Amino acid sequence: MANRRASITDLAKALGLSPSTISRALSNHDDVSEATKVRVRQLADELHYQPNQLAAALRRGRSNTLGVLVPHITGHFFPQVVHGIATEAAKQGFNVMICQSNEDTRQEQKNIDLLMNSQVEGILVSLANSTHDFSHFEAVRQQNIPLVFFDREVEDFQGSNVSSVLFDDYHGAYQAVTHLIEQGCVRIAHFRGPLHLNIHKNRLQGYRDALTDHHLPIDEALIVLCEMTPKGGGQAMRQLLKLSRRPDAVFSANDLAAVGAMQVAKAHRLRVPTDIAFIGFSNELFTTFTEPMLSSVDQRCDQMGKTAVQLLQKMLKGGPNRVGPPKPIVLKPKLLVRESSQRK
Amino acid sequence: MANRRASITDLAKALGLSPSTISRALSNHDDVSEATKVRVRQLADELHYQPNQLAAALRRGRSNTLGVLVPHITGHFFPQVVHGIATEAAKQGFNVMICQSNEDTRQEQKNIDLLMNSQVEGILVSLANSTHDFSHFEAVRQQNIPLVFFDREVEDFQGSNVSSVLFDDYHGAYQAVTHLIEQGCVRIAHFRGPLHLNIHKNRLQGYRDALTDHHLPIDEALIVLCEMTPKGGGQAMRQLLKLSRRPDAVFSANDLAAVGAMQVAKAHRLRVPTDIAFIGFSNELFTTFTEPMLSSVDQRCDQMGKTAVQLLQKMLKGGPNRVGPPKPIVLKPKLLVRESSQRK
DNA sequence: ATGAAAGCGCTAACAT
DNA sequence: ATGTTAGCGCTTTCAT
Repeated sequence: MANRRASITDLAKALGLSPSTISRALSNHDDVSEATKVRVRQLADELHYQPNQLAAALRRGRSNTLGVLVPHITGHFFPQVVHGIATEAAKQGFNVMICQSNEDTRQEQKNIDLLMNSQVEGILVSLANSTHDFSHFEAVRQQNIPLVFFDREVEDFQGSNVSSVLFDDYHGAYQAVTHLIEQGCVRIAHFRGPLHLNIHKNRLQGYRDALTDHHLPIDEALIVLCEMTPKGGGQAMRQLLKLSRRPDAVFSANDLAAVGAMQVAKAHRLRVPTDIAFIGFSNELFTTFTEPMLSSVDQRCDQMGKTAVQLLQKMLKGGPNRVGPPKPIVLKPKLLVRESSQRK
Repeated sequence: MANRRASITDLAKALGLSPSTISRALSNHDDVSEATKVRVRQLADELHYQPNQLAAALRRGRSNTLGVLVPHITGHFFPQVVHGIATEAAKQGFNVMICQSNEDTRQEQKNIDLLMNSQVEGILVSLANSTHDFSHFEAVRQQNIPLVFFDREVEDFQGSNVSSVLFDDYHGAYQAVTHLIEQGCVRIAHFRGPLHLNIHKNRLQGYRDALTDHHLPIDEALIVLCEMTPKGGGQAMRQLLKLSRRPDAVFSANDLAAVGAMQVAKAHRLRVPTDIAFIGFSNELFTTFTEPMLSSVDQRCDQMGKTAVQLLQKMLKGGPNRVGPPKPIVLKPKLLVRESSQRK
C-alpha cells in the first residue's frame, strides 16, 4: 500500500515546529539553530522524506527543468548531443525533459507546447527536417523563454533570448580536401547529400573552394549525390569506377557512405590509400574498426550539447538587462587523419 | 519583457466566470454549455493561455511523467532503447525525464532521488555496472512507484510493482556457441564481463551449457574476464594467444571486445574465421564494417524500450487489487551469422 | 531563532 | 450549468 509520503507538514507536527522552520532547516538556512537542523534532518532521514519538487517549483515559479527537442534519438549524432546536454544539465543542477519530433513539424509544435506547459526554464531544439513554418517558436519568444537551436537552425529568427550552436561544416570539408591535396591527390571525388540541408550545402562548398584555392579543376562528374548509407556509398563508388579516369580520392559527406565505397574499392583490388584515399565525416565509432581505419572530420557532438546548455545558462543568468542575444557559437571541426588518407 | 502568462484566474476575471468553469471548459467537461466553452477557448487562444502542468500535477497528485535512468546515452544500445521508450511514452501521453548514472552507483542513487522528488509516476531503470547495493530502490518500492528494470536487473528484488524486461542472454549465448561448434570449433574461448550483472552471468552459463551439451570439455583458462572495450578485448586475446593450445574461436559478451580481439588475432597472422572464429553480442552498427564482418547476437533494443513502457503502463493501470507483479518479459535473441564465424 | 499567514495555479467535492 | 471552497506541498514575507 502506498504510504503517503512524508511532507514538511508531517515533519513539523512530529517535531512540534512550524513548517517554515522545517523548510528553512532542510535548505540549510542561516537563521535556524544547529540543534534544530540536526533534529529535522534526522527525522527526515528516518521517515524517508522526499521533497516535492512540483510544489517547490510551483511556489518558486522555477521548474529547474530544461526542455530538449530533437528529431530522434537514433544514429550517432543526436544521442551523442543529448548525452552532452544531459551531462552538462545535470552538472548545472537541471533536470532534462526530452521529446522527439520524428522529423515531423506537427509533432514539433505539439512538443514545444508540452515543454512550455511543463514550465521548462529553457528549450534546446534541433529542427525537424520538414519544418518551414516557425510560428510555434513565436510563443517561446513571446514568453521570453531562452531558446537555443543546435545543429539545425531557423534562419532569420532573432530574439533577445534566442541563440544557436552550429558546426562549421564548410571549414571541416575544406580541411579534409586540403589534406587530400597535400597527400598528392588530384582527382578528388565528393559524395554529397541533399542540398536543402545546410550541412550538405556547406560541405559541398568547402570541397569546391578547397579545390579552387589549390588550383585544381572542378569536375562535376566527380560530385555524386548519394544516399548516406554504406549501400549508397557503394553504388556511388561503382559509378565512379566506370569513369575513364577514375578518382584518386573520395571525400564523403558522411562516414557510412565512405565505408561502403571503401569496401567496393577494395573489392576492385584498389589499394587504400595508395590507389585511392578516403575521408568521411562525423567520426563515427566504427571508423577505427575499418581496414584501413577511416580518416574523418570529428564534430565533437557532445561538445555541442555541452555548449548549448552553457549558452542557455548564460541567457538564464543574464537577466533582462543584458543587451541583445548571445552570439551564435560556431564549433570548429577537427580533421582526424587515419590510415585511409595517409599516403606519406 | 516576460509577460506573466495568462492563468485560469485571469480568464475567469476577463469573462466574468469562476475559475472552476474555466477549468471545466478547457478540459471539455460535459456540464459546461457549448457557448461558454467557445467563449473560453477563444479567449484562451487570444491570450496564448498555457496550462501550468506543474500546478495541475500537484493538485491531481499525478505528474504525467515517467523517469528513465540509464548508465549513459552513448553507443548503440541505450540510445536505441531510450528512443523506444520516448516514442512509446509519447504515444501513451507521458512526458519523459531522462537521467544518466554514468555507470556510477552514487549518481544512480542521486538520480533515483531526483526522479522521486519530481513525482514521476513510474521509473524505468537499467542498472549501473558498479551497482551492488540496491538500497536506493527500497524507497521506490516503499512508495509503491511502479518500477521496471530493463536489460540489467536486480536479482531477488521482488515487489508488487516491480518487474523487468530482459533479454534472453542465455539463449543468445547458447545459440552462438552451438553455431561455433557446428562450424567445427572445439576450443572456444569466452570473454565475460563482471558476473554480478545477470547479462554476463547468463551469457557465461549459455556458453557452458552449449559446450557441455555438445560433449566438449570446459577449459577455465579459456574463460577470460575482460573489460568490454576494444582494448580490453585485445588484451584478453593476447593472453589467450600465450596458451600452449590457443583457442579456435572466441565468443565475446560484447561486440567491442570482439573487434579488439579480432584485430589482435589478425595482427598475429591468424586467419579469421579459418584459424579462429569470432562472435560478438549486441549487433552493433559497426559489426558489418569490420573485416571480416562480425557475427553477432541481435537484441532488438527499441523493442525493449517499447515493451518496458507498456509493462509500466500495465502496472499503473492495474491498481492495488492486481494480484502480484506482472511477469518479467523475456525478449528472444537472434543470431546473425556473418563472415567471422562462417567456416563452411 | 521561530511562527503565522498567504499564495503559486489548478482541480474537485460539494453546493446551488 | 455555474459558483464556492478548500487544498495539493512548498516557500517566503512579515511578524515576534
